[in-house]
Amino acid sequence: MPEGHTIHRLAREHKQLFGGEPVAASSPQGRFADGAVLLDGQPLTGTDAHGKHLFHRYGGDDSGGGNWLHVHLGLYGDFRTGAAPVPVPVGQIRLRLVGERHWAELRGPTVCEVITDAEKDALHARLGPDPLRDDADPAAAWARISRSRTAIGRLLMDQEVIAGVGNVYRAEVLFRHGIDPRLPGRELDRASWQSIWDDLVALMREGVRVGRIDTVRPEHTPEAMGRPPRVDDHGGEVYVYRRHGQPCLLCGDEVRIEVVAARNLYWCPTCQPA
DNA sequence: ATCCGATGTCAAT
DNA sequence: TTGACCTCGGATC
Repeated sequence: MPEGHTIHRLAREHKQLFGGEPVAASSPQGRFADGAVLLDGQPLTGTDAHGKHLFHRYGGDDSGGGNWLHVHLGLYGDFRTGAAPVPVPVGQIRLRLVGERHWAELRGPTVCEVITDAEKDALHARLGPDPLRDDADPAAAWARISRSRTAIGRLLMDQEVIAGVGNVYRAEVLFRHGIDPRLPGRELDRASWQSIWDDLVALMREGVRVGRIDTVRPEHTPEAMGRPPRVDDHGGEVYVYRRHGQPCLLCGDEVRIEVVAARNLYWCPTCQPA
């Protein structure tokens, strides 16, 4: 279940499992049959990630060329990998990759397509800075945020402003900095923005490392506070995400929920005052 | 067996 | 702002 850390983790894993090898590509489901033909038998020569977009390069070399596989998992997409032998296909498998020792299966992506270098460049140009990329320029995000009347809780979800942040990181980073999600971007001060960005870099790197989203500071963990550990689908410890109606871990006030741009937003009105 | 929700995005209104 | 889309798994009947 994908925010940016998941995608970067996949890019790293896929390079490790298939890099340099010829890969058999197929579409058991059939919806990516034409694309799979273009990739089938080509060596995986590189992987990349920007925000929630994943790329594999087949053929070509460091100077370019070849084809790029572009995948966006969307809300339900799922990439699974395993060691040989390849399992019998179950369910709707858009793309199956089989290397010498490993396989990967892609289900339910919003995007699965083959694109050129130029099309990939255009995609990068459209996306905002990604806290997980070395080439990220947080000033580009600040330029947008500092001029916008839009609420910061919305801006953080806008992939053209900042790439890779999803609903969990949005809610959690705002909580960690005590910022009301409804605060207009232009009313956020520069120091707060810098600390949010630095925090996202650290949180998301940790997310790539451990494969889940943990945002609770050591002094606030269930162990440290004598509470039972929290179990949730995303597998990590969080302050407010999906904790609406429950007491805030820090102040005890009730965590709020509100639908913003068709997504559930969670925050503590006391820790994140207007 | 059926319903519902989910860490996302886009087109249409 | 709303609905559509993609698919799976957990909750509910």
